Amino acid sequence: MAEPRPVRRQARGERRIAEILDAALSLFAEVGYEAATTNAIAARAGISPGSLYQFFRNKEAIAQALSARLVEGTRDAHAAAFADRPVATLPLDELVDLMLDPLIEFNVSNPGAKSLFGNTDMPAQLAAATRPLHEAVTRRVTAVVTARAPHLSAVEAARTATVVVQIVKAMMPPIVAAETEERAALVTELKRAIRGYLAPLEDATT
Amino acid sequence: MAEPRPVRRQARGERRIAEILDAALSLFAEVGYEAATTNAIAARAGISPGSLYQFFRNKEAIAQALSARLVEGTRDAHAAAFADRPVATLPLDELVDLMLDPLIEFNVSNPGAKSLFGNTDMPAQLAAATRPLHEAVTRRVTAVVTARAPHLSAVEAARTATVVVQIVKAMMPPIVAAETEERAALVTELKRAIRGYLAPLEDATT
DNA sequence: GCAAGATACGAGTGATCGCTCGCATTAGTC
DNA sequence: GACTAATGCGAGCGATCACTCGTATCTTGC
Repeated sequence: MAEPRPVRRQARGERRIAEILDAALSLFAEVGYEAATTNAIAARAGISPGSLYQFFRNKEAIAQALSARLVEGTRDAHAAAFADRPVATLPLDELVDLMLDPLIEFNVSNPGAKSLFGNTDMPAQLAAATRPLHEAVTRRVTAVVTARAPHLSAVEAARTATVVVQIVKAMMPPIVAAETEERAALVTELKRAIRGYLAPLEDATT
Repeated sequence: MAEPRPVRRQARGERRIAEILDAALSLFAEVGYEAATTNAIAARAGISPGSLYQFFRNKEAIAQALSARLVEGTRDAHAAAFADRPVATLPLDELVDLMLDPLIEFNVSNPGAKSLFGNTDMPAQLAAATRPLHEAVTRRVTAVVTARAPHLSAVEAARTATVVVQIVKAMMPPIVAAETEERAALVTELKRAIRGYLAPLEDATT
């Protein structure tokens, strides 16, 4: 179980790694994880199979690194949205904008992301890699719900957050796939749906 | 391209086919389409690999037959719900119950169904097999939306239906996975979300 | 009861794919 | 410029898997 001796990456190597991940992401998005052969990934990255394995122990490591890259992007986009905002007192529609806009933007500019998350054709261990992200997002939403609807029990707040997250996740593929005009309309509808779901909870401060 | 000569199935054969489909569904649900080997499917069905190919031309044919079986079930469940009901005038909450309850029941009693639909690890041709179902459901929902909110344009009604279908689809996995008590709570939340989304459209009969 | 065909078997075949290995080339360090 | 390590190559190995084939056993129709 000896660690496989660290490697001092050169700038060239870092570039290669990025190229491999780009190639892998686009291939995964096109044909899925299983059908994407490592030789095809290497070919798309413009290198030989041997070179690919210079940088990744195996196929799963590629997916893991890719997953990490996307998780990081999503987390950053989401975290930035919440930084130093009075989430408890903001008008609901502004809050919804704040939560969704960065997420939507990230997914639109990374069209392959959705094809990695939520697909069951990858090793279980890998699917697990995205769970921390999912949990972190849900936790954050739970906190917001709790702050705005304090009369909810912890279980109820968590459930509410789950519903919100699921709805957002579900609308992402059509939003990403749509042309800009229809996309805007779908985003509007998504926000309306979220507001329609959350508004009654906040009014119920009897 | 000669048709591969029809076979006069015996009762035994029909039983075997059903057993194979059961085995395939559970395996697909556990490990995904690609990872489910045909030998493993045969083993789980209690037959030899050779026998499996007595009934199915190839692996994809198994998935296709399975898909057909599930599509039929879903369609029936959905169609039955709408039979001879005044969908245009029914109170919204009753309508939502009418639309969702049969679908939820079917998915709960066929836990593998969701793992087949909406997974991209199967041949494109196969994923296409579930599209007619998806379209049929969306069309039906569009019709209901149009009937209840006539002020919407065709495009708007279709968009609304898309959102409703996506939300329902998204909530199905958590609902299926949950224990009975939490499941009931999630169903309640789902219905609340749908009502919250649809209600404003109906009020807007200015 | 007998032929025809449906069902059953399971070792084996050909193709695919993840990954390796031996070796060549390039970049970094002194 | 010389030494070391990183990067690069691509033919091919070993394992896996969808599927076949020769053969044996049941079921059905007459």
